[in-house]
Amino acid sequence: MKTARNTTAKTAVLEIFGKSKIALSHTEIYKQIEDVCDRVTVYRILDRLVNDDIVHKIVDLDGTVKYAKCHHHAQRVHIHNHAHFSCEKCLEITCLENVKPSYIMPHNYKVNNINFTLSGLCPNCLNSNI
Amino acid sequence: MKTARNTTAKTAVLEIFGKSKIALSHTEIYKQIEDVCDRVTVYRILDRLVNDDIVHKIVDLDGTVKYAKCHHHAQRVHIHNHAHFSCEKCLEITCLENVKPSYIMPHNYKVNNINFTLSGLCPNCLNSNI
DNA sequence: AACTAATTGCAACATTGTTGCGATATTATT
DNA sequence: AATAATATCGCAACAATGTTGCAATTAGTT
Repeated sequence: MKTARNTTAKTAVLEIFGKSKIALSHTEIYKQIEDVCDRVTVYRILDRLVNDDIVHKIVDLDGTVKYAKCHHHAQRVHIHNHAHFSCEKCLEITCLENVKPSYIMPHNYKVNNINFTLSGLCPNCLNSNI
Repeated sequence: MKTARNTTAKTAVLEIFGKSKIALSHTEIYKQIEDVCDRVTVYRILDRLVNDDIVHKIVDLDGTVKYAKCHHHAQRVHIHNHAHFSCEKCLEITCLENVKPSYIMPHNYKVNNINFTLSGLCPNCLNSNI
């Protein structure tokens, strides 16, 4: 089995996630640590973090890919089926950990995963719009 | 105002959509008509079709962008807030026109649009899996 | 300190999408 | 049917994002 290592680059990425309340793109992360490591390294670190369930990957309505830290509740198995909100104005993506959609599927489909993304105006931009 | 024209390329693209029950990517469409027109032309036609509400754009869980013909019900204004199903095996995306999620949002968010994509096994692949 | 394997940097490549501009083709007009 | 106006196209060039191979480096272990 593989034993993950704590490298400078990985620590730097995790620190960024720790500080951010919103989801970040590869580019946004890389910009903050371009003197620490290579562009490719950031891609690889993100891949590993997603694989290790430390970070989850979110695809925006536009197709923009972002990443956010997972919030593990207790020791339970972590499921990513919560909703995400994508603000049309500031372009920030926020996890709505408590919003879970209910829906009725046709027969004969086996649902393994869901992606529920809402877009519009976040509380911040809604206020500044008045 | 602009008056849309019926060009050979546009007709070819529309014909492909007519025949397909699933959502198609730019690449999939272009492969079928690469002797008819340029790659860029396909991009532009898709853009226009989306703008004219003839086709809608779907972003997969992976970030794959696909397009599918809109089904207009009566003369009503067309809304794209239906669900999409993305099969993990055959990678096909199907519109679930009748699946609409219900959910409760926190206050202070203004929701303009939603994207609800489910992934798993489609009826076809579910059967062939037994 | 030496060893092993995870991780990195670099260079090169692939895919997807965009833009500018002169040429072409469609539609409406005469 | 010929003409005019302009929507659309082809091409070339570029940009952004992501991937891969491989040799060099480095973290964690013995």
